[in-house]
Amino acid sequence: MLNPSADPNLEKGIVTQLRGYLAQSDLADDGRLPPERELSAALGVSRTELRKALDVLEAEGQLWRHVGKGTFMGSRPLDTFADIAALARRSNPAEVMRARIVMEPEICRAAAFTATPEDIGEMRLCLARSRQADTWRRYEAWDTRLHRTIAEASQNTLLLGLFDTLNAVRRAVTWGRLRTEPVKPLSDHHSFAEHEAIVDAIEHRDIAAAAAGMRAHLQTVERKLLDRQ
Amino acid sequence: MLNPSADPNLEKGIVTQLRGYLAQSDLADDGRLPPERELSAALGVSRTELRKALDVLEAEGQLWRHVGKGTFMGSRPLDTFADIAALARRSNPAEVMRARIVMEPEICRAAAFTATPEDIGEMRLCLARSRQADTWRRYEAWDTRLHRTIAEASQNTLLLGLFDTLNAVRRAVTWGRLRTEPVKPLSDHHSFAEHEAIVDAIEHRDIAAAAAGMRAHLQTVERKLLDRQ
DNA sequence: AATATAAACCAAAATCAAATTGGTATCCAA
DNA sequence: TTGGATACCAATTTGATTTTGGTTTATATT
Repeated sequence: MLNPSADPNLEKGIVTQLRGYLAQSDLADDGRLPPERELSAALGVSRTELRKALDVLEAEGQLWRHVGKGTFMGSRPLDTFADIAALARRSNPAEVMRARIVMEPEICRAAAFTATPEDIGEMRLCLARSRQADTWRRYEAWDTRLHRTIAEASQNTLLLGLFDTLNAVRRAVTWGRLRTEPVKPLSDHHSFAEHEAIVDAIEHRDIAAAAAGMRAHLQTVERKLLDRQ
Repeated sequence: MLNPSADPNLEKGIVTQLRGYLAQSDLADDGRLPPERELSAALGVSRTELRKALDVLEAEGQLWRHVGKGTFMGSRPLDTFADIAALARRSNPAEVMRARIVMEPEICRAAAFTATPEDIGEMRLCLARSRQADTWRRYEAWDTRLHRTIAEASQNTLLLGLFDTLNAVRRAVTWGRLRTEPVKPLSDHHSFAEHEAIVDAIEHRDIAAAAAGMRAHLQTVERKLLDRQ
């Protein structure tokens, strides 16, 4: 065995060797490279030395590692969770309403395409229950469920996820507002007719009317919100 | 055994029996009740009959069920899909494009209202840089930044948060796709003209054109995506 | 004929043990 | 002192197994 200590740049040599390997080997789609134990054997170096070289490349930001997962080329993916509390802290009811008016009519438009008879049946159930509700709390529960059923009916899990996020923020932002409302349920609440028009439009596959109905409904809600303050 | 058929309301009787059981038995914190097989044995009825009773209570919205999970009292929880990784796992590129087409044109419409001259300046910078990009990777970075600048210009932190969530899912879902594309940057890429039309519309406060431009742009992207596969 | 029951099967989801993997400590040799 | 081999750790993935609501089928029962 040649004397390795004769080369003061041995470590740098391994880094270079590793760079070469990474350049020519075609990695998996996710940019994952072989586990350290395999890679060290393949490169003919000890795992300790390989790790030193990996440390260099990681410091350069060319790869990232995680226990149990592996070592990957590229930059570490974003912290994967939208912090609802943080969002709610920076937002406010006006933004929530604007966001709803942006998203929900379009989601409703999609739902008019894709809703199944079962979806529509559940919407009708929500309509009926919300009419029977004897407290604001129950009414709001059925109202929320109706809107979510429409989002579900879009059959787009991503849109549904975004809708849920928006909803979670809405609840966090609105929490503790306007508890002083009259405890009375309602009889001719504007939402009843509006909700029904929306579900009717979805049932008749009237795409434009579904979107327009939801937009009109949310704009009414927004106006009422502003009026009462 | 007494003659059960003497009671024409047997089914209703089981519902009542079930209500009684649920009222007195203290369920777990999560409101979960025993599996159907156990519960039917405990109540001394067949699983079929128990399920009929459960159907009634579910239709009333008093409980919800899910295969593999169980049956729970109360209303179905919103699966707060804030987890981007989970979202990406259930979604796919088609959904991502549909979600973008739902959200971004409306965000763009809002931005045309609220964008500041600084915002527009940054958009123009992104346009120029994306034209200069000499790799796909760099181009995509500037493209992404342009779209995000538009979202920022909406001056709605909640919409921006939702946009970021959508974007994170997009990257997670799209990761590792089409690495095999020609390494060439681009010369007359369709996006250049489309991007410029959008920024022009925003600058001229042409709300409708801004939304329409973004929608047309994303529809082109979607079509190209489908073409190449 | 109509209905209830039991059993079997299915797919979604949870559960649990085993294997992987990056990170770290220890011991030994040069 | 340095590097290499080994063992061990905790986070994570993987895969088989179990559990669960949903569905079908065959068999009584009335």
